[in-house]
Formats: sequence, structure tokens, C-alpha cells
Amino acid sequence: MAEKKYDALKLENQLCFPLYACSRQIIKKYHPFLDELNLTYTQYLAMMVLWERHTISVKELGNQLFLDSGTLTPLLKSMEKKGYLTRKRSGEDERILLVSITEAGETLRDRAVDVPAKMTGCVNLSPEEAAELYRLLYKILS
Amino acid sequence: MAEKKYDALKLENQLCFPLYACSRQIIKKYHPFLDELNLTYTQYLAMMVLWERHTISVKELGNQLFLDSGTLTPLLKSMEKKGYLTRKRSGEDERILLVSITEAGETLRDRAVDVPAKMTGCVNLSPEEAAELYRLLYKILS
DNA sequence: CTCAATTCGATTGAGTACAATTTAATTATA
DNA sequence: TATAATTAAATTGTACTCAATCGAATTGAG
Repeated sequence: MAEKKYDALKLENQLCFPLYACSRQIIKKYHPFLDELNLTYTQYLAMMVLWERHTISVKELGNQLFLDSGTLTPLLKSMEKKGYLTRKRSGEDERILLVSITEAGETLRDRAVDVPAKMTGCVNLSPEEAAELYRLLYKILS
Repeated sequence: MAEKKYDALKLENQLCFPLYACSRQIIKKYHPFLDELNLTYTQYLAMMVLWERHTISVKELGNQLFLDSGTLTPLLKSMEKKGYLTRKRSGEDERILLVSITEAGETLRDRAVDVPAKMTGCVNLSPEEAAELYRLLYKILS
């Protein structure tokens, strides 16, 4: 008779493991494309928010990306050094730090616009499967 | 008319972002349970492999977890210090480092066996949805 | 008002991740 | 059989990721 006592602890019975592995494998595939833009994957995500919002607080950016100030503070300082954004305290409330995209940051958008299309070939799911995966992931996140 | 030129660059149109966010959010939920075992999430994954395999090379462990020696070497040294495993070069081939579970590592299995059940409540998917998510993730990984 | 509670960001420290390089051991080939 | 090529870990350097803590600014209950 089979020993089932520990089955739940087998790697192949985990849901989080393939999530974690998948996430890292796909991020790796972004590397060659993002290197050309002088961005890491996390920085690329921050730029996506800035391209839509232009100015945003660290707090709100963290809410959108599920990241805290411990991650964002050094990330944003590094991006400021690259010239893609500026960091300035809000006049209304000095606790709030406002991050704003620069002209150089805006320019980057045109060079980044092809990245998503280049990546689609890297995930071999049908459009329906991709849509279903998307739905399930956001259901977990909500 | 709407500006569609940059739609592909919107955060909400990414597939990798929710994957990455989901992975981190779920791993966070493991923390209270894994703290009791004195394990991090990555260490917990390594233990899952060792509970099944007892002895495995760093290379093979890396293949199973999609991690390289740069990550595994310090991870395994730390786990060795905790007494959960031993590290010894293979006699057959001195390049190979064999990682073996200890008695303390085996004992940990009984304390870990409830972790998966405790976690299931943290992901609000139906069993069918979880199964579909699992299938899609492994399709990407293959 | 006023001081306690809250909020926001920065800092610190531990632990990954991973590309690139190095070193030692093994294997293959001229 | 020398040596070139390959392989396995370790090391190095850069960049997250997050828990915990801190300090300054703001808010709110009495």
C-alpha cells in the first residue's frame, strides 16, 4: 500500500511552487529586451505605472505593484540617477514623496512599446488559456 | 478616439505581473507557518525535495527548483548550520556535492505536514480553478 | 489646543536571485 | 597520453524583497 501521509508535501502537489518558478522563468526572458532600455523587470513595472500616471506617491505606487518602501526607495533612487524620474516631497503633506516621470522617461516609452509583442512568443499558451490564467491570478490577488 | 498605441504597456494588460505579484503574496502567507519550522519558503521547497530524495546533488536540486548554485550554495550552507542536512563531495566524482537529509530534517517533516492544509484557505479558488491554474503554469514551465 | 495614535518614507539586516567568472575535476580528442 | 573542452560548485557583484524599526509630519479624541 502506498504511503500517503506526506503526499501534500510533495513538490508536484504544490500550487505556489509553479507560480513562483513560472514568474522567475518569464522575468528571465525579459532580460535581453529590458537590458536595451537599461531597466530591470521591477523598474520596468514602475515605468508602466509612471507612463500612465506621470506623478504618483511612493505609497500609491507600492499599492499598485504590491511592493513596500524597503523595495521602492532604493529602486526609485536608482531610476532617478538614470534620469527617468524625479523625487520631490509634496507641499501639501511633507510625509508624501511624489515621483514624477521625466522627458527621458517619456522617451523610453517608444522604445519599450515593442517589448510586450516580443515577449508573447515566450509563453506558449493559446489566447484563451492566457485569458483564463489572467483571470485566475487576479482572483487570487483580489 | 482612444489612444491605443501604448495599450500593450499598461500594467493591467500584462500576464507576467500578476504571476509575479501572486507568487510573492502567497509566499508571504507562508511566513507564519514556516517561521515555526525555522524555514524560509525557498528552504521549505528544498526540504520537500529532500524528504522525497534523501540524497541529491546540488545540480539536480537546482534542476528541480529552477535555481542555480549562486542561490543554492548559501541556502544549503545555512540549512546545514541548522542541522537539517549535510553536504559532502561525491567519492565517484569530486565535482559533485551531495546534499543529504539528517534525522532532524526528517523529524521536521511531521511538523510540516499540516502546512499545505493551513495554506489552502489562503487561496480562494475552487478545486477546479486550482487544477486549471496548475495545468496552465506547468504548460508554461515545460 | 494637545498629546497620543497614525501615516509615510527611509533605513537596516537577512535572505534570496541570477549573471558572470573562477577553480577543480572529469571527459573527449587529436 | 597530453591537452582541450566540458562540467559542477563556489564566488563575486548587483539588485531586489520584505520584516522590523525609526523619525518626521499629520490627524484626531478629549
